[in-house]
Amino acid sequence: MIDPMADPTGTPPSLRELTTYLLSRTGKDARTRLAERLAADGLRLYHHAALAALADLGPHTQRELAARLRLDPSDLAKAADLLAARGWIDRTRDAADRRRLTLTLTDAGRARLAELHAEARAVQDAVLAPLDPAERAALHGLLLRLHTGG
Amino acid sequence: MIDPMADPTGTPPSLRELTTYLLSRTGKDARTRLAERLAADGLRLYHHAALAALADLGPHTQRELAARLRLDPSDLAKAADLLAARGWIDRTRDAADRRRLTLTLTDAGRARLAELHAEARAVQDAVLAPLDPAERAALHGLLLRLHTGG
DNA sequence: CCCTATAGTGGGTGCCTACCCACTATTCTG
DNA sequence: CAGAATAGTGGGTAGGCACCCACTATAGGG
Repeated sequence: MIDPMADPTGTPPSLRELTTYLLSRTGKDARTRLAERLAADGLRLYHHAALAALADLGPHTQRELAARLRLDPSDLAKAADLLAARGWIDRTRDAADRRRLTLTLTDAGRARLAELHAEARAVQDAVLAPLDPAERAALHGLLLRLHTGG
Repeated sequence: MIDPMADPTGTPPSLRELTTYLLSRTGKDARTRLAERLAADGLRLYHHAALAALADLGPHTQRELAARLRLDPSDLAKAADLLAARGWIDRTRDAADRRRLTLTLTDAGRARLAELHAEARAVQDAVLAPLDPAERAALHGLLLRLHTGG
């Protein structure tokens, strides 16, 4: 019989030895923390991602953006509704192909994106608090290899 | 206008620069891969976690196990139903406190757990494929610090 | 011009997670 | 021993996510 007071919330050692377990748990923690902040403004993580994509890579059609963010085109349309309603993106009908809607970041969108990035950095600082700058850089490099290579 | 063929699924650079973004994305990938494998047998990740906790740390009451795995006691009861139905755990009424049910891993449960660990390792090998053993160890150490320190 | 394909959209489904409450059985406290 | 607290359980709820279909509008190929 274990002592419930010793470590009532401790992770089983055999799970703690799985890198993928730690990866999914810490990742979920980070995700949840940011999601909670964004939820205060009715936003989801993919709204942030959409604004970031438009800022980094320029205007996209909805289908392009959906493909980039790995979202269903139908779901992205709903996300774009919100972003347009808040004045953060312009949705303009493509003159050459009138089926297409081109999404462009507005100045207001760029400003809001800067705030969202600041929130993301705040969460990141909290999550990575146990690591010093060199360790953070090492972690980032390793994760980047997993992200692009896997 | 971007060229849709250049990198239609590429992550926006400003997100790729966020360690927490990479953490949550790679973590979710790992989680999803294992979850899919377990789902083939009607299992969820917490079934694996429950068996691992019982194997590593000995018998628990349901409430202890729920606290350890951060699950709602009511949800853990349902999970325990399944594990008991498959013969992987014994649920015995505590003689001293007849409200309590003590969960104990059976031999069959231990055998199934070994299989589940093998599946988890297979997923891990796939996810960590881009890294060499030293890098994997470094990643594990860093994540462990985040997990225990955060 | 007809037929097929594509872009966007509205509406819906199913799964998972995380809750939460009510209820019974049992134990503990004063 | 009466009342409060606790363990487990059955049932329900709500949000997020991923997906899917039907439909309209538009474009492109033969």
